[in-house]
Amino acid sequence: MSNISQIIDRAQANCQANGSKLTEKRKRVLHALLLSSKALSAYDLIEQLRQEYGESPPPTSIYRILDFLVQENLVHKLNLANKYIACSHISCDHKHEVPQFLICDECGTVKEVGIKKTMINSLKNSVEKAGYFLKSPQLELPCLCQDCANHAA
Amino acid sequence: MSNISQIIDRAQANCQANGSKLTEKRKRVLHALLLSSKALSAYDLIEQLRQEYGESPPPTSIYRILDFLVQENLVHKLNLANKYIACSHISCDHKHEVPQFLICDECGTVKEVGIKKTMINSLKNSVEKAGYFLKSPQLELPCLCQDCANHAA
DNA sequence: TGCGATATGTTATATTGTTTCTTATGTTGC
DNA sequence: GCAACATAAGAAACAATATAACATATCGCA
Repeated sequence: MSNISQIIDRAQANCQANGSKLTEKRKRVLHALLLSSKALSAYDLIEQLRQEYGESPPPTSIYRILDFLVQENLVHKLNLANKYIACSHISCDHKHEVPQFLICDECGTVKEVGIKKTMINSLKNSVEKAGYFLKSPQLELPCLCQDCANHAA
Repeated sequence: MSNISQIIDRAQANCQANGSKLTEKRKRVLHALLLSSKALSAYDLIEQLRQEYGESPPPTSIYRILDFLVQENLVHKLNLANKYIACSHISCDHKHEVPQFLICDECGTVKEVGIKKTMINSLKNSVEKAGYFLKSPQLELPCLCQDCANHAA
């Protein structure tokens, strides 16, 4: 597990390789996401940055920065919750599998996992049998994490 | 394919069997959803009802009614889009499989399909291997429908 | 009739997301 | 260095979505 500043360095290098730049503001957003075990909303991030740096970036900026980070594959958007998490493979060298997200409905923690390709394929087939086409095989699964499941029991 | 008023009669009977009531206002919402091939948001519904009956129910009421209809299993909530669709099996006699939704990203149409139980189970296993538990096996899959896929091509 | 439960309405407000326009910062070529 | 351009970020206003707190209506029934 790399530490956060290493991950950010790596992210910066990735951007450079793509001809884009990880500016200071963008770094701050990525940093906040890396620190969090939960997915954060745009307004969660505004609040985080306000606490951390004493100034509240306007929503417009946050949304733009998030779009950028998603484009650069540094951050994933969870459409189920309209929240964002840092990609957990920024500093991996290998190509990643399509990410799948397990979202705890109780506490909001998110786990990013890979799921067998055969599985995705058979899902894809089921969908196509119905006359549709999977646009993104990124699943977002409503779950309970171990802790919350235990507390509930 | 039953026609709409038959479906509504059936929905009413289902409610009665559960000791709840499908009131006039609730019927109107269900009716609007049954007429639509797309998922509708709460505010879409307000607009529909305004056009149809000349009065705009307040958001509070709509949200309450939608909660009720979801509870009674007459309507499904699509968390991916924060929209609602009528269940396509209201007037079936058999127990349904867990519904899976194919949502066209382009035009917003939604198809409700069943997916093989073995599939769901193997998904469930993958999730549990990661230490999480599937809360609801209701998947919402971002897709393209046939029409939109064709137009794009 | 009148009580209690359920359903709906009113008002206000909180939360989330977007549009339009402006300002800052940085890069490039001269 | 500096003019010209491109990219990034901020400001202000607003639009869209969702909820909270409280008031009223409607229905079944003792």
